[in-house]
Amino acid sequence: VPRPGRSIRISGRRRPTILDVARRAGVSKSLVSLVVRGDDRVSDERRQAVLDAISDLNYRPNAMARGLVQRRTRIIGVMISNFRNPFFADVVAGIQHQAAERGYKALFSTGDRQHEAIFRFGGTAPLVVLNRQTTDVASDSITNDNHAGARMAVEHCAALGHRRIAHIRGAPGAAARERLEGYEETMRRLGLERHLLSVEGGYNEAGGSRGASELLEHRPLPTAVFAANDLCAIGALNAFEEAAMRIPDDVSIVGYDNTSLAALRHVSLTSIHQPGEEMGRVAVDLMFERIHEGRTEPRHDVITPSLVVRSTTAPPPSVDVCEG
Amino acid sequence: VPRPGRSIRISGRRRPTILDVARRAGVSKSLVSLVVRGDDRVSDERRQAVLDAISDLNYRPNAMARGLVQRRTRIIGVMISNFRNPFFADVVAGIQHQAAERGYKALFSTGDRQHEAIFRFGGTAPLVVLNRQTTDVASDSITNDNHAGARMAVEHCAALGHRRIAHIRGAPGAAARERLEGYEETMRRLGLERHLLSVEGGYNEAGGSRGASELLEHRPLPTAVFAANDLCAIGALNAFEEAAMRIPDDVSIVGYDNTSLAALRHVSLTSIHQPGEEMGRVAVDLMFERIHEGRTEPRHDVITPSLVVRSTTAPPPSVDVCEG
DNA sequence: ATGAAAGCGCTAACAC
DNA sequence: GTGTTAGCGCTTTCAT
Repeated sequence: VPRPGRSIRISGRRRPTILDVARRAGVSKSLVSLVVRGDDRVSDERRQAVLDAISDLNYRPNAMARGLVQRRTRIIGVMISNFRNPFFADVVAGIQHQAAERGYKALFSTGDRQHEAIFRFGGTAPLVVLNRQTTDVASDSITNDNHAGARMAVEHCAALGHRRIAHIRGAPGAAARERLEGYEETMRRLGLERHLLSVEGGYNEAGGSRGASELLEHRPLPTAVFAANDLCAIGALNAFEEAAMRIPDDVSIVGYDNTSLAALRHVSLTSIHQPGEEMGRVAVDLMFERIHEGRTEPRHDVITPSLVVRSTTAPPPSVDVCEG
Repeated sequence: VPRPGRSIRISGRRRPTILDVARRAGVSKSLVSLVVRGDDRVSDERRQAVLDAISDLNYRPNAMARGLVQRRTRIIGVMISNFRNPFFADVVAGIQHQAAERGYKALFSTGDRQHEAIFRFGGTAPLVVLNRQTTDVASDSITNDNHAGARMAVEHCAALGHRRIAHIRGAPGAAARERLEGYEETMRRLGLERHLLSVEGGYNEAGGSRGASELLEHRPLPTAVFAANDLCAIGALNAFEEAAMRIPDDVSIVGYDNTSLAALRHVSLTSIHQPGEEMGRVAVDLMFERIHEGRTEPRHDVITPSLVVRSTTAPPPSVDVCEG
C-alpha cells in the first residue's frame, strides 16, 4: 500500500472550503451554508455575493464533512456480485432510477470475498438482500419465485403438447433447488412424472452444452428442455444444433432470466422473465420504509416472474404429439 | 425528497464511536486509534482490551470522519455510462482488481446527465477519461486505437480474399468516425478504393439490421462486412440470415469490442478485441501516477486492439475470389 | 507506551 | 437576516 502525501492537490492549491467562500463574499460561514442548501431567508444581495464567490473559487461542499455532521449521506450502497451478468444491469438501472427519484444516489461496488462482511453489516444500516437466501432477521430480502418460474416454463411446454420435458439444472444453490422442485412438482401435477428427467448443467454456456449432450444420449429424446438460465439455454441450443437437431422443430428450449441475450433476434429465446428493474426499485423502497417510515420488522418480498415466448418453443414433432 | 429523522438507527441505539470503545477498554481515544490502524507501539495488554471492546461493541470506524481528517479516502470513483454494455463489465473488473491491488476501493456510479459535471470535476481530483475524446488538460485519458482496429478488420477480410468489404457505421461520434477513417484508409491502401461502401447503422442490433438491409440492396453484394460493434454485427448477421444468406459462406462479418456476446458459440463472431480489463487497470495506474508519483502533465494513452478470429469470417464465395 | 487537545469542513442551534 | 458557537468521529501532533 503506497503512502501518499497528506493531501492530494491537483492544481497545486487546496480545495476551497466554506470559510474561503465566506471571506471572499464578506459574510459568515452560516450564510454560505444557507445559500448552498437553497434556504430562502437570505437577502438577494448577500446571496448573489455568495454565489459569485462560489463560482469564482469553484467551491464544492465537502461531502464527508457534511455527511459527518448530518449523519446522513443520501447514498445507497450496492454490492453487485457479478457485473457480467446482464440481469444485474437491470437491477442497477432499477436501483439507480428509484434512488434518484427519491433524491438519493446509488454507489455500486463489487468484490469477491466481501459478501459475508455484508451480512454482518446488517443492523448498522438498512440492508436489503436480493436473490439470496437470508435468514438474517436484521435484513430485508427480495427474491423471485423460482417455483412459479419453473412451473410457467413446464406448463408452457405442456400446453404446446410436449410430454418429455427435461430440465438442465443450475449450479448447486437455493435457486437451482427451487427451480428443480418447481419442475418436478409441475411435471407430477400434470401427470408427467414418468417423463421426469433432469441432468447436471450450470449457469453458463458450457454447462448447458454438457447438459444437452447428456440429454442427447437419452432415449427417447426429450422434446422440450427447461434450462437453468439463459446462458445455459444458449449452450444447450448450440449443442443440439451441432447434433443436427433443429430448434424449435425437433426440440423446444426455455431459458430463465430473460436477459438481453434472450431478446437478441439471432437467439430469440423463450425465457422466464425475472424483473430485474422492478426488483431493484422494490429494494430501494424497502430501504426507504426503514429509513423514513420507521419499519423495523423484516420484510421478505417475493416477485413473481413471467413467461416471455419467443422462437425456441413450438409444438413437438408430430409423431410425438399423439404418442401419449 | 423525504426528510428523515436526524440519524438512522436500525437497532435502536446509535453506532458506537471510538470514544465508546475507549471508555469500555479503559484507555484513551488515541490508543484505540493506534490499535485500529495496526500500529505496534501498544502494549499487548491494552491492545487486547481494546480489541475486546471493539468486538463487544461491534465497532467500525466512521469512514467519513476518517476521510475528513485524513483528506483521503482511498476510494476511486468511477462513472459508468452504461452498465448494459458488457465491455464495461470488463473495465469494471480491471479497475476493481487494480484498485484492490493498491489498497484502494472502487465505487461505481451511473447516471444520465452527469457526464458534463464529470469534466468540470477535472482539477479537483485526478480524472481519467476512458474511450472519450478529451482535450481537458486537467485529465488523463485512455482510448483504444480505432484506426488500428478498423485496419485489422479490413486486412483480415482482404487476406481471406475479400474485395467488396463494406462497413456499417456506428452512431455519430469520435469512435465511429475513427473506425470509418480506418476502414477507408485501409481499403485505399489495399487498392480497394472502388469497393468502398459504408452505410448508416448504429451500436445496437437494430442498427446492424438496418445497415445489412441497406447493403442487401447493393449490387454487387459485398462479401464481407465490418460492423460498428458486436451488437451491430449480430443485427447484421440476423438480417443476412433472414435474407437466406449463409454466414460465413456467402458473407463474412467482423464485429468490434469482442464482448462476451461474440464469444458465445452460438454466435462465434470474429471481432476486434478491445482490452477492457487492461484499460481499466491502466486507468487506475494513471490515477496513481498523479496521486503518488507527482505527475502533473496529462497523459493520453492509446491501447492497441487485436483481432480475434472466430466463425463468421471465411474466404468469399469462389466466384468472387477470381473476379478481380 | 499513553493521553490531552487541536482541528478536518461542515451544519444547526441559538443569539442578536 | 445574519453571525457565533458547539460539535459530528476521527487522526495527529505534542507532552509526558
